[in-house]
Amino acid sequence: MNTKTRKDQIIKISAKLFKEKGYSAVTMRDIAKALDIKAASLYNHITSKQDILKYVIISLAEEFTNAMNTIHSSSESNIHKLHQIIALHVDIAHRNPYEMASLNNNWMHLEKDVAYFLELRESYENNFRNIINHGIASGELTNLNSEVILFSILSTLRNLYMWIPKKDDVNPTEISISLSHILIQGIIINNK
Amino acid sequence: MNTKTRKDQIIKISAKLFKEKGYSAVTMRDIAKALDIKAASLYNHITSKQDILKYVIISLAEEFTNAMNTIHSSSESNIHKLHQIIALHVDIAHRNPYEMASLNNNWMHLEKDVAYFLELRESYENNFRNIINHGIASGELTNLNSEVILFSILSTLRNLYMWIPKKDDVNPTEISISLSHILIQGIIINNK
DNA sequence: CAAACAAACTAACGTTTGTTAGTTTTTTAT
DNA sequence: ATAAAAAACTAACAAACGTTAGTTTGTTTG
Repeated sequence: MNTKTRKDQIIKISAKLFKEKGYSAVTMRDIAKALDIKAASLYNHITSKQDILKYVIISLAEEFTNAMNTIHSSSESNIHKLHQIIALHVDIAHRNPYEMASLNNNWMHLEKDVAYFLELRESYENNFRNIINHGIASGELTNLNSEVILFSILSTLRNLYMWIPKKDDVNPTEISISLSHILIQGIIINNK
Repeated sequence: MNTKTRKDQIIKISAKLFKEKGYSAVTMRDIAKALDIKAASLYNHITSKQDILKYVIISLAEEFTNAMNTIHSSSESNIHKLHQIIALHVDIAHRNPYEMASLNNNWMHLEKDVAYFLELRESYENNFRNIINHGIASGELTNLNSEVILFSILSTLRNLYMWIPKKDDVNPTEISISLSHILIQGIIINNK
């Protein structure tokens, strides 16, 4: 089968609506109407509204955490790891702009699964912090407040989804290069 | 009177709840319970739920736009203007962390007032863009994609509210200096 | 062709929602 | 002290919510 399942369609269109209005403001009837069916019909494919949110968020969060583990445990330089993290974010945001909105703004409505989500996020952030701290210790990065550096880069990367889909001629590789310049050049000790 | 009016209390506690769960997920009964009164009593002070959101968001948005106009029309260098913008964001986020969340994430629920909000935001962004473009033209800033520079700095500044309230010993001036280093040093042409 | 399955439907449910009306209590001002 | 104003209350509303039950329609498979 080359066509998507109905369940996939529901998750995809829901993510789009969640981005526009937020999880709580989107009703099951909104989702159904976007698919030109009745709300009750949705329940042949998913078990609840929260179930949809779970499908939107969790797999993405796992992708981030797994990729970060791989990057963190590699033997590259810390600067190179930062480049890889930026490329990772650009790639995922480019492929999943709608889902990224829920990952950022609607995770608190996961209820039962919020603890697992926070575990994933904490693991991700700890690895990120670790790379920055090692970069400072090794002299690759300037000795500025590492928490501010982490926050600054992470803020930019987490907001990529708001910006990437605007230009449809967007080239992820180009963006990744520009962003790396802007985000990293500023924290590399300049030896010119 | 040195104590706040009931209306101010409602707006303040609402902003706090809006930050935690989002505008749509917060009910009038939630707001009332946080003030230890009944939901109907709220209507002695405000005219609707949307009215509360309006009070939370619009005055802040106007403060940003007005301050940006002042900065933009000054005769300082473009680099200095960027420093001022960063200090502005740190100051406002430090004083209004809860309100900033609604400004970023709940503005689409302003309904009738959303057009006015978008006008304010567009004015703000255009001035910001202008400063960056002039900075590039005058040789103060590196000739990287100005949209990516704008997006990157703005993302960090807009997310300050998520991070500033965590440390209560926070010194706005120190944060402003650290941030300026990280955000600007990277886009200043380095003449060392 | 018929049985089995998938996916839509109608109708309705019990809650929760924002809000209004009317009343009582509390505070303020004369 | 009393009148006026402010701010709380109870009770209820119509609409919208997520979800369930039972049924019908359309497709796939032996």
